[in-house]
Amino acid sequence: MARPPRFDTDQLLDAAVRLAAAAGPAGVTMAAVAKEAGAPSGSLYHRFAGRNALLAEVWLRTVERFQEGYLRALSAHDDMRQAACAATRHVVAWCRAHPDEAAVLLCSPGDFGRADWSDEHRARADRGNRRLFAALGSLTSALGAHSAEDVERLTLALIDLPLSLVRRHLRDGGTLPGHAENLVEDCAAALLDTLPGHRA
Amino acid sequence: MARPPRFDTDQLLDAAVRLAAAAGPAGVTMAAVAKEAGAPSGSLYHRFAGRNALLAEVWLRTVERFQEGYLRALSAHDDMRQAACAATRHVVAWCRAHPDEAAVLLCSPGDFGRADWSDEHRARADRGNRRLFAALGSLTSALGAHSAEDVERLTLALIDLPLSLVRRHLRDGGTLPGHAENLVEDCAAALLDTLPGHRA
DNA sequence: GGATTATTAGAGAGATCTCTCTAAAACGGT
DNA sequence: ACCGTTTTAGAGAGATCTCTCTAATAATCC
Repeated sequence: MARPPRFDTDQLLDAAVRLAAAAGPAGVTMAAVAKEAGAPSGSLYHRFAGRNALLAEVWLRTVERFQEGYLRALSAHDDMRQAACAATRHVVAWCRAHPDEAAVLLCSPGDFGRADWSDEHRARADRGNRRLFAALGSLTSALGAHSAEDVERLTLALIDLPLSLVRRHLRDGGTLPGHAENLVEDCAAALLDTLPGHRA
Repeated sequence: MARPPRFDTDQLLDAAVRLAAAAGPAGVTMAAVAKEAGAPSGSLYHRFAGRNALLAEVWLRTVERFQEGYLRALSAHDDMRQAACAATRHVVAWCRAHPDEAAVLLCSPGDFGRADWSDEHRARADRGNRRLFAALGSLTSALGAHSAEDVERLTLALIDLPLSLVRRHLRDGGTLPGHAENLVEDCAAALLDTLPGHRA
């Protein structure tokens, strides 16, 4: 029917992710992505409505890939305590396996121009967040806690804490030490014990 | 002896911090800072060697202001456990009091172009970090822990964890809830108990 | 093989940014 | 009143970036 693409969407997004990891979101210019992918700028604008759309896709593809595995890890165990530990380990393991995408994940949507996104992109981001917080909310209940502050504690333990560790190590181009998974699991477990319905 | 300045260094840095908080480090262009401060670009280049130097000063002034209060809080108590709690509370309280500077603090030096800084600026950053880690290291010893992983746990509890909470709330323009200090103190205390020489 | 269609290819307009450079202005000291 | 110094003031060169637009290209379908 038509000429086959030489540069598909994922290929271009991969180039953008590499640039974001190397130079931050600001380094993701259309010119730089085209050069990194070896594609002409026309191909970029053929796939993406503009730089805002490209940045949104970079962010959303990364977050969705991360969340997919995260939610799977979270629901892989019947015991809630085990599920929580698996989730924290997943954060570290995923970042270790995908360092460039991890660098994106450590940013905020604002860094990728969220204010200038289309409604569709914003809705996609909201949908992912809702799915994640729904899972965390039900886990909170399963652990016997119910208040909004309890959800906050769980978010801190199962997402923010592991991401903090990753941030400290990947920043300035380092790599994650082998004990990172054990460390975050241990710390997360300690934080879970601060929830009202905890069992020592 | 000479014409008095209409725009001093702090005034220009304040404008840059406002821009960084509103649009991220990428929004801190020389043109934008000049406009925000109401100064001509010549005045900016009179004070700073270039954009890299300005970004370095924005980052360093912010981090040094933060660390000053942090170290004071850390050494204000004889009981190490109390000192640790005061430090975590300080992180949240300082960010609440200085939301624009907090937005800077939540970035990394890399976001402010660390790779392009002068040796002096890099040395200043290293000095601050050394001072902070020296304090954390001695606190680790005082708590009866000694390994590098123990320092890592303490860093996680006393710096990364409170900053994570701040990041989650200040991101997308929110404000810090009143219970934030209590929450981080409580969580940090739980993490301190995971150190080898802990007392329940 | 010719028509159709998605894609590549890149030139170029217009905007913005960094940084330099020159001239004027405002003060203190003598 | 004049001089030396610091600072303001902003014009402008050169680079870079976003985005548009046109033409060429390579596949499929009939």
